[in-house]
Amino acid sequence: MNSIKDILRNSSLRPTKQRIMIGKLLFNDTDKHVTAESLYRELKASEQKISLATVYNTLHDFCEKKLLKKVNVDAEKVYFDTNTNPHHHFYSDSEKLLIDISKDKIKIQGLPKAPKGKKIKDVELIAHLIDN
Amino acid sequence: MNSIKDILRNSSLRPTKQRIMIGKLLFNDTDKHVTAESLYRELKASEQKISLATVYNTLHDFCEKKLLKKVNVDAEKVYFDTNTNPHHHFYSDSEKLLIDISKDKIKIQGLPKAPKGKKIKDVELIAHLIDN
DNA sequence: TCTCAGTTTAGAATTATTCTAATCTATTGA
DNA sequence: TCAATAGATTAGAATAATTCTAAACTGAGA
Repeated sequence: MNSIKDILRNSSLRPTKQRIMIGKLLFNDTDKHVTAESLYRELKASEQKISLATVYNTLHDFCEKKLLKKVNVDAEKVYFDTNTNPHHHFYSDSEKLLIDISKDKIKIQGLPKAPKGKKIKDVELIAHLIDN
Repeated sequence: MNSIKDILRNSSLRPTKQRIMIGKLLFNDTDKHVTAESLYRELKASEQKISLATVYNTLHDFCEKKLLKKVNVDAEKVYFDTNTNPHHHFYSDSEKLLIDISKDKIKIQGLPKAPKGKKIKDVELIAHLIDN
């Protein structure tokens, strides 16, 4: 009845020690935004032994299996979002903080047709915030 | 009558050799999208001596002075866009290519109010393309 | 249970970016 | 005009982010 193991198996990822550690941190909570570095710190804080490279590998594996969604806000950092539904984001640069905006709230009109031979896979909208 | 020098001086940037080299590549053409690396290669190809660090510094200086616009499409690369008008982008992942979409074409409705104490500085929309 | 062909991990390597000491330059005042 | 100086600029060195790859592990089949 370990649901993290089930999640992994359903995505044909072997339920290894490392993936379970990471899965617990990500999927027992809802709508979390992490970076490889932040997750690595969280793991180290709870005395779990894992390498940063494995954290990167695992996050990318999870993305490939659609368990996570990659968000590029800022060059310095890639975020991984446990909310994989299509949605958009606010981003506070000063706090380095992402906030989800549910997609059905937002209507985008007038998007041109994709160039010949291409189609639109996905529209990503980021509203950058400043303090006022 | 060197307009690059004028551009620089108008932005209170000293018209140094390095900035003029870069300015020529960027502003004599229209609507160019470059990365630090691509620009550095272009400079080296034309036998110009400059360091990659200077290219980075200069691109960031130009951004601060609103001569360029930073676009974060992909974690691996930051693009700099000579079109500084508010606008959006198509991005072809396979070709690593940015295409401008003029802002007045697009209407975004339903954007929630910014959280307390913040306001929206800027909305960035990237439509990711795939081959079909 | 044992083998072996993937799969996974994590140290090492690489790549992207930033830092900072040395250099350069514009301005001021003699 | 020229020297001094404060601040701006450059680029080598350092750091940070990410990927690569060889070794370790694991699970399916015999």
